[in-house]
Amino acid sequence: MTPKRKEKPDKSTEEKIMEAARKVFSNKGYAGTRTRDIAEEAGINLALVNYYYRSKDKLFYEVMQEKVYQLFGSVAPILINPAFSLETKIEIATETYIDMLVDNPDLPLLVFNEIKNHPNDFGAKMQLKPMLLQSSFFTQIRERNNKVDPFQFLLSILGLIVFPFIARPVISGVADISKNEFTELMKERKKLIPYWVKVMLDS
Amino acid sequence: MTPKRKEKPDKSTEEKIMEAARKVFSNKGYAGTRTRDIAEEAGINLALVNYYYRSKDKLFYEVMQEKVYQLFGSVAPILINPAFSLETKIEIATETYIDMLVDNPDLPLLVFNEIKNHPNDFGAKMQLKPMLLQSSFFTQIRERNNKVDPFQFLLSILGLIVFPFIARPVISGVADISKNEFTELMKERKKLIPYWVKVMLDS
DNA sequence: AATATTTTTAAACAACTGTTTAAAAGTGAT
DNA sequence: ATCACTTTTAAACAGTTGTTTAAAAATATT
Repeated sequence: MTPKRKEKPDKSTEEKIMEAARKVFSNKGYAGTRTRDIAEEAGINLALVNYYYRSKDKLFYEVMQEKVYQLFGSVAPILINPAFSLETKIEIATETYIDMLVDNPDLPLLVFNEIKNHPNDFGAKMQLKPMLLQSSFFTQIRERNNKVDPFQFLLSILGLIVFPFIARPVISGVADISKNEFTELMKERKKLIPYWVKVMLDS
Repeated sequence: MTPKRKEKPDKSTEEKIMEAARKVFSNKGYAGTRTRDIAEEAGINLALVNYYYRSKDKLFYEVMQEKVYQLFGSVAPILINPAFSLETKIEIATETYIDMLVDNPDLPLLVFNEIKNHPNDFGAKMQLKPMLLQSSFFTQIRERNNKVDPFQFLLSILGLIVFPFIARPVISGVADISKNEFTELMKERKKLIPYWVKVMLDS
């Protein structure tokens, strides 16, 4: 009864389920999502979710693999790349990250929340600490200003970039800012943040 | 059958449930929490949860009222207070906020996530935008540096302070930093952030 | 066309979840 | 001690949830 997938039997419905899962899991999180929500969103029969993905857990795990990579995989290469100067790193990383987050504003809240709820499940297992310490990003910071702790600095840049997207539901509700206004604010930050970050570095 | 609470009948169990609810909801969120979890954590019979709080919804709402106030009510008064200079505001707010977050590291992730999942439920309804615009915090920023958008500035300070606590599950997992090490990093930030923020203001 | 294989469907299952019930136990007033 | 009332308990209820089943439909193979 399990689908034998020697080739690609019917990519269409399998992908429909995957897309629906991405959407519903992003909106409601793991615990808040019912397999029936996914089936409905995909416009397919409930049993097909289990037919193609075995279980809600497995499907969620596959979605999260993507999401975690999307959140961390897009900036890390830029910061690690020794070909970029420190300032170039900051400019490109900020621009890239904000562009990605404008397209996926729910991504950080989803990933941070689900990693908290399922620790050890989505961690890239690898020892990232030594990699970080030896990265060109860290060495370039130390060269530029040895009073600055590179890790604190990294946390700060990420906070400047990512936090507004996490707080977005509150920002919209409390300061009643429309979706477009929010996007405009974030685009402004593509120039603001590198500017401020450089000032922080030279202090 | 509903508890008549002319006086305080038995504050003990009612408070036991409340404390358990705070803990379990904070750990697992609304959708991930079962009323049986709360009863077990409180060490009381399952039916007592409904006896004292009517429903899971009502109990959750009461917990969230507290949590939202804890997250926003602690800093807002400082930033609004016209008696404090801009620099004093920043120093005290940072210190106060980080101290509170060290004691309640799960608070921001819980509140932002649940507000996203239940919009309009916990919003303070009031029009905060005009209040913000006329606050002494905003006017002081404009006086000090009229090139800086006060709202972008506020978002940035909050990001610097709050983001590490939201990313904590990832920081602990990826960079394998212990709970104590994390707390030490956050305490360092009580001096780092006001310093950096002032530099940003004078740029 | 006949057969085998894969995909889809409606229905059902068993476990779980929030809530209620009715009786028992506890508490305080008279 | 009796009575009225509150609190606690074990059990049950009704609806939900992830998953499975067996048959039907669709597709591919010969």
